Amino acid sequence: MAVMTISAPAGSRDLPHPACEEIRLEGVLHALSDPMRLRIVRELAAAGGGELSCSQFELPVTKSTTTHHFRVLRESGVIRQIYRGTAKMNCLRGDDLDGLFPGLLDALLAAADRQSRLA
Amino acid sequence: MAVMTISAPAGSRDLPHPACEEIRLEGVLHALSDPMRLRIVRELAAAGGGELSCSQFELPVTKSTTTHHFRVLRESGVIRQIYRGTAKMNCLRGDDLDGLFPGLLDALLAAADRQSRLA
DNA sequence: ACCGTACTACGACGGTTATCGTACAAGCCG
DNA sequence: CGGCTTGTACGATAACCGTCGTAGTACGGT
Repeated sequence: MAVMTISAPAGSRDLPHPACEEIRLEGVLHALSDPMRLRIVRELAAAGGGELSCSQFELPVTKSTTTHHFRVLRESGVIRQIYRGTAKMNCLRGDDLDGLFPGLLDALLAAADRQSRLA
Repeated sequence: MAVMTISAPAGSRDLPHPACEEIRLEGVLHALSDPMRLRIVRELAAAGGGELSCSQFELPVTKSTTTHHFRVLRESGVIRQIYRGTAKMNCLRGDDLDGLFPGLLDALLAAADRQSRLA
């Protein structure tokens, strides 16, 4: 333990996020191709860019699995996560994604909305 | 052998395609999250909706693997495949996808274009 | 009939993934 | 301090996926 990276000061609990230029379209699509993760992203979008803690999502899986999905979303560049006390807050990287792939996130969210409305 | 399904007349070699209402967004995203398949779809789009045979794609994988990827694309509803002689022709289901998820395919193709231009 | 081209089917192999359970750590609050 | 809430780490497991090779089918041309 106690091994820390350069950018992580002593007491911090910062999480690694990919820089914009490291975000790959394939990774984003893979992250969003899982029903549970797509659901998370939709709830996050419905929150209007606000922050939601992991525990506010009522997912039909265990906590370990939830942690896993949030990590996949973060590592693919879809969401940003920061600790706030004991809670871990999540928000969509809407601006970053829109800068990289203009219109894509909106199209994806619209597609997901439409599918959930008609199916 | 010689067992044939109801909808497949004797000499035909029709391939099963999902109906529009069976196409799932998650499936489309999963299909497109593989670099090889994304590449296929981009080439197909570049062909302007025309038909391309499987062998016209110069992919760095074996033929078996190519067959596999085309099947995933067909079964997820992204492409339509028909036999024409010994060749199997492929085309994007652009209209179907646009009817289901308006603007999504364009946004995805634009995103892939942009990524390949900048990376 | 034969051959060549185009594609498929099947089995195998190695890697990844989604899921769980248990045990643990970090922060808040009484 | 001690407990509560929140989330993590790790291992296990079963399923899935991308890839290959070999053997085979379907069609068209000579």
